[in-house]
Amino acid sequence: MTYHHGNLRKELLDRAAYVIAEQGIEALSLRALARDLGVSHAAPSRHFADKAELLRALATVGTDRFISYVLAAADAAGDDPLERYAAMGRAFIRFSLVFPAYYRTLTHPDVTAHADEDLKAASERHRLVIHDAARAAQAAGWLPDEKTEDAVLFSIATVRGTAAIMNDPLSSKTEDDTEAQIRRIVRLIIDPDTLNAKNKATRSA
Amino acid sequence: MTYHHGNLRKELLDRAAYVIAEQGIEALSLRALARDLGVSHAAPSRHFADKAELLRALATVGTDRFISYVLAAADAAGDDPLERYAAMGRAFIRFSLVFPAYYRTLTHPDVTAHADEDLKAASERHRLVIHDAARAAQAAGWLPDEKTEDAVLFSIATVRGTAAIMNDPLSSKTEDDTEAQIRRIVRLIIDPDTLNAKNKATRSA
DNA sequence: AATTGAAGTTGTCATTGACAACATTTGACC
DNA sequence: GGTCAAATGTTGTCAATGACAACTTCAATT
Repeated sequence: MTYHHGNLRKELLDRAAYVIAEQGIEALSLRALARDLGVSHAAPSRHFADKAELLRALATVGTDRFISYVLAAADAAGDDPLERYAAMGRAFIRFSLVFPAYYRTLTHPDVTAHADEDLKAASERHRLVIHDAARAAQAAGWLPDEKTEDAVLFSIATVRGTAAIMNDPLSSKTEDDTEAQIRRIVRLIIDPDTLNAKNKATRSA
Repeated sequence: MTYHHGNLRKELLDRAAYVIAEQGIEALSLRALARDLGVSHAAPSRHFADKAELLRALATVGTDRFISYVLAAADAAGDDPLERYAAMGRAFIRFSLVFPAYYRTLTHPDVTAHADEDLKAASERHRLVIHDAARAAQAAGWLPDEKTEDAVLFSIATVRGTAAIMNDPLSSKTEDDTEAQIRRIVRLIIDPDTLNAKNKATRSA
């Protein structure tokens, strides 16, 4: 038994993400995690002061992945600011389905209620990415009459709520074509009808 | 020491709601609940098979309160279907702030993932209330071109996401005038542009 | 009055998170 | 190369918790 595992912190985070995705965040136990990695029950405490700190670390990692995922979707959508913003909205929702562990962690009361500096910083980075894209979209005609703050809150609320519904067995109608549903909802945010004639023409072209 | 408490089930639910509102849902413990009510540690098991069942019962009660709260707001808004729907949206968001315990319970993974028949039935009642109001709003001109299912998903997602953000210390900007913020967001769902003559003309053209 | 089932009690167990005290490894410094 | 301090892992222990079993009391029906 190697005394030094060498990479325990990262492996704990990875294994935790796996367990949460497979069995839900309620099933996560530090001791079980330690057992899974063949390490003593107190080993995790060397890397995370308590369980909440592990969850916060996971949320921080998740936020950065979130940012990468959303930015990649924007870049894949091309240069048009409205198309980019719509693509980011779709990616936002999709993220919760692709990485359920991060989604669960990011919406866990223990995490959001007691964020540490790392998580707050990551969260701020995330906020900036969305705001910048929203500003560009507004300049291109999206909800041009609205305060940017309200427009951002509105769109984030919608995609976040959609993600919540789709991750909620009670509400989700388990639509066969989830992706099409996502597109339709995001279309209602970036509503072509609220755009000026120029954009309308561009879209119907 | 009265052997028969007489009203334990209801008192457990009330106390649980109080504790969740005060200290968060993670702090809820069956044994502490029993202590608070001056009852033995196993007494709750006579009324709830396990902790999750108590949470589900709380969610069921909460759903019914939710329905009452939202319907009352609609009735206070008068007869116009669009005004009623907007009022329901605002009430939807406000509910999460007024009854945090129910909100937490209704979004708890343990509850949504393992709903029992009672909760499913309550959830279905809730769905019907929203759908009926949405249908009426559509008939009155709200997103008239959209499939009702999509229009409902869109509006529920937005109010639900707004509630999530406002209950999330990481995201909420702790706006001084929450109520005004709620109104502005709901206005973006029930877009005034879809109401005024100019846009109506554009749409029907 | 007897009985029966609902409701509450005591006792116990395994699991868990947290903590303390100890052991080993690593790497920096001489 | 040797020494030492810090990082990392280990064993041992504790209190709290949820769950369960076995026993007790109460109330309602007959």
